[in-house]
Amino acid sequence: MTSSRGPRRQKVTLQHVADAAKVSKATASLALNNNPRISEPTRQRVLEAVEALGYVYNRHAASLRTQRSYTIGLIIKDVSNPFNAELTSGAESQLADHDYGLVLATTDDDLGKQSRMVRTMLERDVDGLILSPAAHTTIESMQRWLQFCPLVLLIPYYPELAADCVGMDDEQGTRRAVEHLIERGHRRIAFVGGFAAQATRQKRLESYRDTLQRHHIDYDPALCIASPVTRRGGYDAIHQLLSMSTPPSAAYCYSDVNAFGVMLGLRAAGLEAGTDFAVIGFDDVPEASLWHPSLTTVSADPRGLGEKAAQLMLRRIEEPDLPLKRIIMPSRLIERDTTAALVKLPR
Amino acid sequence: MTSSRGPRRQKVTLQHVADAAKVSKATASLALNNNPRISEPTRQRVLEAVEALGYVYNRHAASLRTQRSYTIGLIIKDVSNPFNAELTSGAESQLADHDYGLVLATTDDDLGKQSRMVRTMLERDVDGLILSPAAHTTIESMQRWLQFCPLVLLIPYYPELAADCVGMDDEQGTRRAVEHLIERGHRRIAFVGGFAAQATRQKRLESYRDTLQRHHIDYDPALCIASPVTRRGGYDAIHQLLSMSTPPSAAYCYSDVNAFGVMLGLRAAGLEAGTDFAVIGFDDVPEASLWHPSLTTVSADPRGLGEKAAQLMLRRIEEPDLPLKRIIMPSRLIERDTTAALVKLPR
DNA sequence: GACGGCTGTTGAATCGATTGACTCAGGAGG
DNA sequence: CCTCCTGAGTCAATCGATTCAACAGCCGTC
Repeated sequence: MTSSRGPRRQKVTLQHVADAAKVSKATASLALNNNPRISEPTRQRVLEAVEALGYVYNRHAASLRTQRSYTIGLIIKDVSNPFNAELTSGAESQLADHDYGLVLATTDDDLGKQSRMVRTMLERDVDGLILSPAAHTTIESMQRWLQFCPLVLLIPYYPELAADCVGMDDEQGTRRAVEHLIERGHRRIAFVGGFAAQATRQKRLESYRDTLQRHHIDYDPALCIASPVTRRGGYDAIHQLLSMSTPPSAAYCYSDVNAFGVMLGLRAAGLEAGTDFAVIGFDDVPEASLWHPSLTTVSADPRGLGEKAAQLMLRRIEEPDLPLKRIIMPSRLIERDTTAALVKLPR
Repeated sequence: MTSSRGPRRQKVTLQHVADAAKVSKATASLALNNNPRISEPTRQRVLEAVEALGYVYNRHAASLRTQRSYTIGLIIKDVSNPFNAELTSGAESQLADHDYGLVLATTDDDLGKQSRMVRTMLERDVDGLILSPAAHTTIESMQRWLQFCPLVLLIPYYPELAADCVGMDDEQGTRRAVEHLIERGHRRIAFVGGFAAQATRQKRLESYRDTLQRHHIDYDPALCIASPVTRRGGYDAIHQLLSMSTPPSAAYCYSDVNAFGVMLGLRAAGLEAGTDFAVIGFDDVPEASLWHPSLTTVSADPRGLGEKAAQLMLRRIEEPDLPLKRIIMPSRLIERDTTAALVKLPR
């Protein structure tokens, strides 16, 4: 046994099937597509021939002719992030249910890689592209892609672009989170994680400011720390915050992983989340409920998001001229232990 | 703005490029493929035409002719499991680096869905298939698939099959884990999680028995609990184990998620992992280091596994007649808090 | 000036399925 | 008897790129 190559059988084509069934290639094709012009006995003969010869349909050949590949491209920043893994899973299962294939590509949030990946998708003639745009992606480039195939965006903040989209309700989720902290007595509330270029973060930051304002609390830019969306980012941020002359008593984090970093940083500083300092995350990844103490967070249903995105895409392909749809998925606050205590008033 | 469909531009083909560059279609094709027979000035004219017209290469058309799709299929059970997400990420980045596309499909560990997914992959004429076979997958079916394209298996336990494969060193990882427990004084060591049909589990169970034997400890089947690979599975298993007349003092778990379940179950029973009972997992998912207490586990480098699988596939495509390669990735024990204490001798 | 050897380019067949136009046999209607 | 229709199939063009064989110049040689 020296090679993994089996006895590579030479390809069986529709012509062979047709010959075996003693019909023309055209008839064989029509029979396989359940065209009513083909009589039942003939169709059966064709199906038997398919079975007997082990015929495998060639979708490339068909795509060439029909201009439909039954393939959707999904471009995200990174699959290994659990949020995106769930999203991918949701999209994949939805597409598979409708006999569509999924081509996956990741960008590492890099514009250059993103445009290369979009290109290979277009070369593969995908019927649609579900995209979580990298930071700094321009409207113009997306406009260009839109000329080639429909686009579903995983961010709801491009009103200028004529594309369907689906995303979280960042505004409402943030408001709930911040109000929850305010109700518990907090006045100095930090905003931790993410980078300014991220549209989602901008939305949340805006909502954070609005909510503070509505409750007559001054916005302090020094409490807003940008950082990578990693545990390390949260860890470093809380370190910086705790060394301020008047440090915050609570942190609202851009993502659960940032929140985990904050919790680790608190512990390193001899503080415990929930009793000494309040922490709220965003996403509700599975670990959020399992940490000790468990993390209060805004739930984001990533799987549902992936499913919705796929559904939007299928709908668009089916009916290209339907009006645009921008779906905002509701978010809700999951109250757990990291916001259990009321604030200790310093007096 | 009523539709997401842009002004769908009509397709630019190689013929248009050729016309614009005032050469034949053949020349244009050769120029784009950097064929040395085409002179530099001509190549430049072609490239300019490509740029000017916004030409997009059509890989389907090319595949039809060349019988190479530059696409690899990846079939796993479930992307949302962090182990598989990491694996997928590794494979994807490796393939992207070599200009291959990745088609992803999941089986939910269901044989029927698996064969449907393999079929759509073959219809898409993938150049190779990376497969993590569902439970009960027969050698015969894989043999059949092997006639259509090369296969790389994500399980190293099919010596009968002429396919490359890559997997963890379950044998060594298990031995290290069990010996670690024995060194800490444990004599009754449970084996928790997974189902008998899983080849990987069989391997680990076998190694577990061998290791016990080598240390003159009797194997007790009552200590081996099969369960789903979920937290719930671990939770139920530990409950069952603790109710035995002579319960174990340690558990070696099939997977980290099972281990987390065990830890939750211990807590529910008023015990704490690490001090009252030792726990070891397998995989070293990110959460393992973050739980409290942190989980001792066997590290499995899923991303490396995905990368290796992709590399094996690319190698095979490049050189179909190379000898088979079966790679066993080394595993190592990550000692953390859940095995911190020495066993309390009951006397 | 006929011939051979290069270089660079092109014509045309090809990959495998789809599909609009067409054929053909048999029957209904006038 | 002729026309028209219908149902069941078939012909042949087509999708967009690849590639082999052929070919047109052009130069140098004998």
